Amino acid sequence: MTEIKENNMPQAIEQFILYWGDMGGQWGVNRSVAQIHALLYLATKPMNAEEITERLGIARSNVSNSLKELVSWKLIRRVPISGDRREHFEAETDVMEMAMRIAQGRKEREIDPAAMALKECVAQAQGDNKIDPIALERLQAMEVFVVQGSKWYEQMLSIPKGQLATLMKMGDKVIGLLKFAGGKKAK
Amino acid sequence: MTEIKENNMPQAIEQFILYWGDMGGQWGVNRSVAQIHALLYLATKPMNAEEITERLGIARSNVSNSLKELVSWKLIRRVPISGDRREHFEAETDVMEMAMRIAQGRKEREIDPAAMALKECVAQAQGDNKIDPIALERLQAMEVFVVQGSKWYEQMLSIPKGQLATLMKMGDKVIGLLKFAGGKKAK
DNA sequence: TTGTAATTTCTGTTTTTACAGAAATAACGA
DNA sequence: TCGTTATTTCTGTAAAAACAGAAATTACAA
Repeated sequence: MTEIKENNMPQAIEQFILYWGDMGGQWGVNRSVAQIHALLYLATKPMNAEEITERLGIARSNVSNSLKELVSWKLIRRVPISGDRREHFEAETDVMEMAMRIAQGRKEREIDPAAMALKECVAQAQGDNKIDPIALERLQAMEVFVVQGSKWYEQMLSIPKGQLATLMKMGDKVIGLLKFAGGKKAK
Repeated sequence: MTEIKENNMPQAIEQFILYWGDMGGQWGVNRSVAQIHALLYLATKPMNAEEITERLGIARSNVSNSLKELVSWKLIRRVPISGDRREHFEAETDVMEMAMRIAQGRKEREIDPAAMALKECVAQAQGDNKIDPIALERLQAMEVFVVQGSKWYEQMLSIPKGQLATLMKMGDKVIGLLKFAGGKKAK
């Protein structure tokens, strides 16, 4: 973990930024991006790029690129400050909303292209009489699963935040309820 | 003993391995790991490390480490071949099972440590009277969400495969059924 | 316009990660 | 035991990603 420039921020915030930055690496984004996100998430007012640069001690250019990426994920947004021509940014602070945006981003970046590539593979495999039937079967199974998973994901993301939260709180209890509600509707 | 392995693998399989390997990078694993997984997923019989090395043209040591990682994800397993003292490997071929294993692995590697770190941050923040109440609130909101998300994830993974598949097929229709079954819940 | 502040893009450096090949270790048969 | 083969660990190198600082561009005020 890299250190952060001298400052008088509370330790907990410092920790959070460092940790979140580190965590970012595990997920798809780099440290700078994640640190800036953490900083803005806890900030009580919008910040401009210069402030972020100083606060985190990273290069201005780096901040610029990272902000662009965060905006593309819709995790932060530009907010105009009257009388100040510099661009200011603030983070989405609703965690559920945040999670959904991340999920949406990952779907687009990971799942969708996977589904497309698989489709091509299967198409090619089907026109190849040299291919082992078992391998073909597996390719198809994978494709079906990814396509279906993609649809499910999309549906989940279309559910209003509040209902999704309810659904999550219910956890595995949905199963029981579905049995009750759906009853005889097997298949 | 060095006849050149005729590499007239069907194009589709070749593609799949290359693509899957590439995709692995987006997810948490490197190319070699993902390629080996793809190869074993389509293989009709268990393979040993040497075969994999030749087939993919990567270093033996690399194969060894990658296999270890795949085993740790439980995406492949060692299978003894009688009369052959070399270790052979085969992949889990049930895609749903595979997805659940990956989900489980990611939870352990990403979500759980995040929850723990957040807990520390919040604890520290609570004992700091210098901290902005809004920032504290956000830290707490994040922690609650992550902990809850973690529980939900765990519950989902405890659901039998078949039921989970049903649940996925239902998609957002669960919402409607839940309203019917459980009545509405006023916030 | 022209000057200045803000931002982005470009280029080279540093850091990190993936990987190959060698060396070491372990497993097993004789 | 020893010799052979399979496997892992170690070490250096290559490739990729993150990043800083400079240069270029853009936006705007006067």
